[in-house]
Amino acid sequence: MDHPVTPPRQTLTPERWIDAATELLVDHGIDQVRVDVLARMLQVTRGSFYWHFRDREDLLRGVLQAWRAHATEQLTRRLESAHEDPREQLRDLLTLPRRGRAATRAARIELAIRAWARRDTMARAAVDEADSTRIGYIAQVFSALGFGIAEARQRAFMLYAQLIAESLLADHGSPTQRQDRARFAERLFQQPLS
Amino acid sequence: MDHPVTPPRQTLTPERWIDAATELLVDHGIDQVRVDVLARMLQVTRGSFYWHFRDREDLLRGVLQAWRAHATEQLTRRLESAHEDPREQLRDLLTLPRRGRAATRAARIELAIRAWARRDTMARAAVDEADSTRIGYIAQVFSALGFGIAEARQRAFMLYAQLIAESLLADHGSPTQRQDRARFAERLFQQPLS
DNA sequence: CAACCTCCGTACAGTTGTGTATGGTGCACG
DNA sequence: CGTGCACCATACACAACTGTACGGAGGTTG
Repeated sequence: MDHPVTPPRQTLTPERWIDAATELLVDHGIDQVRVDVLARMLQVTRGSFYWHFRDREDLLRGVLQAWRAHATEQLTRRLESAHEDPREQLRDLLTLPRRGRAATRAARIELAIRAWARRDTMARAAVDEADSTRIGYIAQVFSALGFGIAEARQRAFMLYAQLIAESLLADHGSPTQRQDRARFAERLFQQPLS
Repeated sequence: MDHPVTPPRQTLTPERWIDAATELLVDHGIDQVRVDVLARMLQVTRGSFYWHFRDREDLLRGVLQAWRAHATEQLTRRLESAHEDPREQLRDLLTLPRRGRAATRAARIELAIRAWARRDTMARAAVDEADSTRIGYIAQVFSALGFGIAEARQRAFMLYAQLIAESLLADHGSPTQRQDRARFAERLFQQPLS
């Protein structure tokens, strides 16, 4: 019973709604993610929406779920290349905010979800989970650099904080300044305490 | 039919409205700062609001203005004690997130405004100004510690990023862990590069 | 004490958003 | 070829929020 592959079929999918909702979330915040606005964006009426989703909150769950899937996928991809030189992985992490439009967009999505998480339990749970697993990964890198487990976690938190803040204070400084900052941070984070 | 109401009938001030609006902003985001909700909070009707303010945006300007005043006041207070030992000032900065409820509340307000600033020009201007002046101040501290002007600014940005992220990732780790992080950061930020 | 002025209540009009009920259209399938 | 289902349009009821017009109580002042 193979389904018709829905070729150039113009019918919408839940993913289309979720993508549009994510775009609205990034640009105008979670409160502006509204059904009628999305319908106008997708050139349909709200009747379509209430066929694909039970209600507005159902859509928001989908947005969060899509982000979680994307975030964990990014992390597992990173874990698979854990055989590399830890120094290389550090540099890789710190240049991450400046790697193409995809990374920039992902950062903006994450900021919007983080703002959302400040007053939504569901969103906060997702963000907390992502934070923990990522910091755990970064701590592994510092462990591979020879730091003890406690210090590795402290450095990991600081590096992660640096990444978050770098995207939050996005338009701060010229590109060369930001690159200098990354290089400086790379050296400082590897620096042992005297 | 005289109503025996009119309890402690105290006339409201714009500041009362602004405080209530700030509270709403922190807990539910800028879009939920609405006139009728505020009126219910203050036990009056919206007729009072439209006497004190021209419209809703007028109130939001007031919220932002109040925050700017508070932020610059905090900074100037800090600048007045610039004669202290720079090491002491560093420690002072890093323990700032854990100094009482007032600091915590200020941090939450700032996060809410920062989320607001992502889609409001007026708010963004205020946040950018605060960021610049604060980073400038922190850079002065690192200069006093003997670092060159370029490196002082880089370290200042990193320290500031640390402060921002610490409040953003607020509930991360136990109090003792957070204190350890602060102590660790204090040493690392003073550490010269080999 | 009466004529204010300040501050708030009341009433109205208009807009915008949600969710539901129901009808309509194209494409699969027997 | 028409029957059924997936997908969307239309229409309605309802709630929430904004801003304006105006009226009223209370304290203040000449």
